[in-house]
Amino acid sequence: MDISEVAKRSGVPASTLRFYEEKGLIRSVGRQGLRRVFNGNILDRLALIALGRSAGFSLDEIARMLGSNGKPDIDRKLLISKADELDETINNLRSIRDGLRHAAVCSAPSHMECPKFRRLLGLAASGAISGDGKRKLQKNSVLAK
Amino acid sequence: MDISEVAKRSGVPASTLRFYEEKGLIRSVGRQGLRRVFNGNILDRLALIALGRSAGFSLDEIARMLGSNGKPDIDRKLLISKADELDETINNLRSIRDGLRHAAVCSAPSHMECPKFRRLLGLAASGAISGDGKRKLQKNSVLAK
DNA sequence: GTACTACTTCAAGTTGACTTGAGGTCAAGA
DNA sequence: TCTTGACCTCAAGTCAACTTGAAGTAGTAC
Repeated sequence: MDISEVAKRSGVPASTLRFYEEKGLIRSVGRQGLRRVFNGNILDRLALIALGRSAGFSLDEIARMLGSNGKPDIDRKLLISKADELDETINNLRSIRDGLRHAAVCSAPSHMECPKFRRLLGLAASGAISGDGKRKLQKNSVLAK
Repeated sequence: MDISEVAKRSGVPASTLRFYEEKGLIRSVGRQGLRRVFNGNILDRLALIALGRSAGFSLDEIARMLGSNGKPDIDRKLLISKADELDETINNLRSIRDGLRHAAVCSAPSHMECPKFRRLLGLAASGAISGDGKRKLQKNSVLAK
């Protein structure tokens, strides 16, 4: 497969494929002239990368997990701790979601007067104290359900 | 309150407060000499901003919602649609979490041979097709539970 | 009156994950 | 043979949300 075939089949732009190769996330099996040649494995590999990204791993983390060898050799402990992190994230998001939903229907004259909303605010404020710790996550990823 | 007082009480660095002011997210009530003076409301406002960030709103979106007036005038429809988005995100994260957890205990010789893991991969791959749509979310925000 | 400290402005730098652009190469079709 | 189009490399640009640094000022302590 050439790069555009991989791009078409995976949905990952060619520029991103080159970028991933440069980062060591993927490898081409060789060249035909200038052109990269990939084999079918690349699609699994890309799926694995997409999965990792969805789970909140950085590209560097993913590169470490997938290793330079062909097959992924994923550390099970790491998986579990990531799953635990996801649990925490999910809980955060659920309370925020509930707060939003409540705020949307709350009859208090202004959100600021609603006790539930103020409680949520208090939580958010205390959350703000913990400095860093931002993660990207994919929206609209077809993973839902 | 001066800026360092606000910083201490809110946990938001002074540089960030200046940045937020420049962006129109917050306002100081005046100056003493050069120095900004804030009143107590600022803490609510910052909590609101933190909440918005946790929910996945961008600073621009938050600025629009909070408006230039003092009190937040939040569009209830927008809240609901954000809550719906959060539901989707939560579902995504749950399936990923379950997949990770399964992969961690799965007895298949390699994850690549495990049907459940491969199914998850397939989902991730199809998710990768939807181009953009990344969001930051706060980790370790005290919001959990 | 001078030193110190905490503030000020403004511009530029940082991070992660890419994308874009300029300029070059190569195989195939007219 | 010449042109076209798809690929190539490498450097630079983009975006959001900040942070950092340099250079200046104002109020307080001695």
